Amino acid sequence: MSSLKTDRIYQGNCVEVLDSLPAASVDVIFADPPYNLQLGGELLRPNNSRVDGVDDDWDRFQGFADYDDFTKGWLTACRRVLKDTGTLWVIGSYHNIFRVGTVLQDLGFWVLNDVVWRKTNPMPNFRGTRFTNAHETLLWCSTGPEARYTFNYEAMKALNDGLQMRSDWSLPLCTGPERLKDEAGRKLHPTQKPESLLHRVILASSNPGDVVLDPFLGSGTSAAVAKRLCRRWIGIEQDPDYVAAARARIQAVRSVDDPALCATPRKRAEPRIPFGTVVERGLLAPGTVLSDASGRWSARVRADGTLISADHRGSIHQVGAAVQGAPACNGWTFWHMRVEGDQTLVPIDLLRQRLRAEMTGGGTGESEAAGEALQ
Amino acid sequence: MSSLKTDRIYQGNCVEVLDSLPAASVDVIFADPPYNLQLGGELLRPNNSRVDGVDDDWDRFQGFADYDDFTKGWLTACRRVLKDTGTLWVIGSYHNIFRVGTVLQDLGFWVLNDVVWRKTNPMPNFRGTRFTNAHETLLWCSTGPEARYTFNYEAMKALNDGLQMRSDWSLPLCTGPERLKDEAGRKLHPTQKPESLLHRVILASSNPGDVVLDPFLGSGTSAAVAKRLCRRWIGIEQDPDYVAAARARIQAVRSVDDPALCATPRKRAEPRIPFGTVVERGLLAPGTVLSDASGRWSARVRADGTLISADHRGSIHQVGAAVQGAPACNGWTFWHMRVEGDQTLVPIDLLRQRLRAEMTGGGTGESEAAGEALQ
DNA sequence: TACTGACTTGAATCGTAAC
DNA sequence: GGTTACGATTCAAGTCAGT
Repeated sequence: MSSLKTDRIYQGNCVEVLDSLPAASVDVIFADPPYNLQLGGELLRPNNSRVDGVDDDWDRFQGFADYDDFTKGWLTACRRVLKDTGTLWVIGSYHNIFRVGTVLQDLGFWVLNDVVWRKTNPMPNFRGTRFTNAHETLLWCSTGPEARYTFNYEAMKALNDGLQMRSDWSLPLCTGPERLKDEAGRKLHPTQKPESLLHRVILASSNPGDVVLDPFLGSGTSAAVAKRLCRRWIGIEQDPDYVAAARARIQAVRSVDDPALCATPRKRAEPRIPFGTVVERGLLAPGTVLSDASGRWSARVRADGTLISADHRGSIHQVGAAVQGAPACNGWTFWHMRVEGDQTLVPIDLLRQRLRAEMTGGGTGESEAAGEALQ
Repeated sequence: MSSLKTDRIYQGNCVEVLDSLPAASVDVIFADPPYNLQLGGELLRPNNSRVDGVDDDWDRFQGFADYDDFTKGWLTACRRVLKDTGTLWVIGSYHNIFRVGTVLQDLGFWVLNDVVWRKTNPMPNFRGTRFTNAHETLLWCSTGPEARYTFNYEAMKALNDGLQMRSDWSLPLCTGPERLKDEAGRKLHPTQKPESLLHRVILASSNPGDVVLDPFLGSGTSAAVAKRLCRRWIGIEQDPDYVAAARARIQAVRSVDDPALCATPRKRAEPRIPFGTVVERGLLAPGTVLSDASGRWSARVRADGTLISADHRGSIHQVGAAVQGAPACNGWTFWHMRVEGDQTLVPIDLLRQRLRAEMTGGGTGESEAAGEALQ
């Protein structure tokens, strides 16, 4: 059996590359396969601008049977390289996710959760013909009903401010500076996923040093996040342009300097923001040093949204209380960060306020949000 | 062909009952089928206990294959009784929804949306082994890619405080007084759905007087809500105890006294008014100059109800599109006229509203007043 | 510098009555 | 049944120019 080479992109057909890798050598597979969209003609917005739909060659299939064969092929190859203790994630929409789920189950994979990525800023339905398609679905599977697997329950609970992480995740689309652009300033890849999504996926189901494989690497989001979180990674991608862009992107990523920070603790009226969300959304990098206003105590940020100080570990509130020897502490106002190019310390509550502003800015499109706005 | 009898529960096997009903007679089907592997004896072979199976792979395959057959059976029967313009809803979880979705698509149903029911109060995952399973999935399908169907867009938008209704719905579980109890105070049915969920389903996809059928009626939620919303209804249920409980429950429901309160009028359904009628009726004199809201473009009204601008001639829509160089244009809202004794520009749509108010007799008073103000 | 407003964009299965 | 023409339809974020 050959040894596995990690931290590299293989250019080529994913089944062929997978078949060339040693069996049972990968801990987590994250797959974002073509969705088999079946778009009609062009679609115009009410302002007559054209919607840039996905019409790439890689998303053309003859029909469901063709797509099922394709799915069976790459899932079978994935199963071989996956350790018995490994897990598999697949993301998709209603166009393909039922096909994928059925094939998965037929191949013996065991669904642990279906997770809903609830988009905070989806594209509307311009013609008023259906419900706004505002989510995508991730399937998370083990290799069988009896298989052991990695689930960092405490990390997920901490990331959700002490409440169990649910099967629905509200996260924004990948836009702004995070979105890779080509020389002409157009989006490089039509379906680039947000890093916050992969942050949660990888943190939940792997440990530092584990191997994360992506058979449809695309713009390289999964590998970039895996590298930052001190996991080993393997990407497979057919398109040379995507490979080149992903290589450059991943190259620029710095791993969190201490892997321990990447492994694995409420207010009422206002929407509660877990501190983990601040980290996940990239407003504060794991490893960042926080201190209190006087600079007497300090602690470092971990990827799951907990803090670690010289003697204590836990939520921003727990560590804040512990270092002071106090019974309780509001970590949001106790802990401060240093502003770039400035010596002043500002409370991390500013970051929470920024996220709250986003949430309440225009409503989330659900009546629940409307209810909150009334309070 | 026999005529359809509505507003009643049929006790029996759902496929047999469905096969006894006339074809193409139902507008909406809502189905809450068994969630796989916990089915009655007729679906699992007696010697194939899932837990103690001799061969896991074989057992699992048999389990899914049987479930797929079961699904194919009732969905085929549903397709026959459903009108071509009808739609089908199925609710499920990750245990069965991929099987259902695949069978649906293979039978030619066309998925319009997958809707996520996000539970505001889900049961936690007590063992901390997975994400809290906090949602269920509904599939909404038409009978084919070209089929027309009912979607009350405006009603859904109104229900969501003026924003398009999204594909994720946050609603609480059925608890409290709404939950049916037996004599001993235990819950009568293990999976009773909340009425709020059915309210949204039925309001979205049917009109007063339409026939709503539920092949797995259970505690009768769908029929109860259908009756309240002035729809006709049909329920099919095998278990005599559930039938009795559902009959009593539905009997106690009072329909909304005015069916008009259970429908939101569609803009598309309003009577079409040719622009020529506006001229013909003297609401706008030939030769009148119209302009867009900004005053950038202008055109003159001809006696035949067409417009003529410097370079273009045709309908209000055609000239509006042509002057802008746009692919399409709604002339009613694009073109404006000057109000006498005032410098403000108002859209000519006001004139159409005035004619429509005349046609419907009383009108709302609002549009009539608006029309009078123009004189 | 901060704010405003116009413009752009995102995995999209996106119309239908009348002739 | 095919063709024509009406005329209905968008939310959250990010970017950028102008004040």
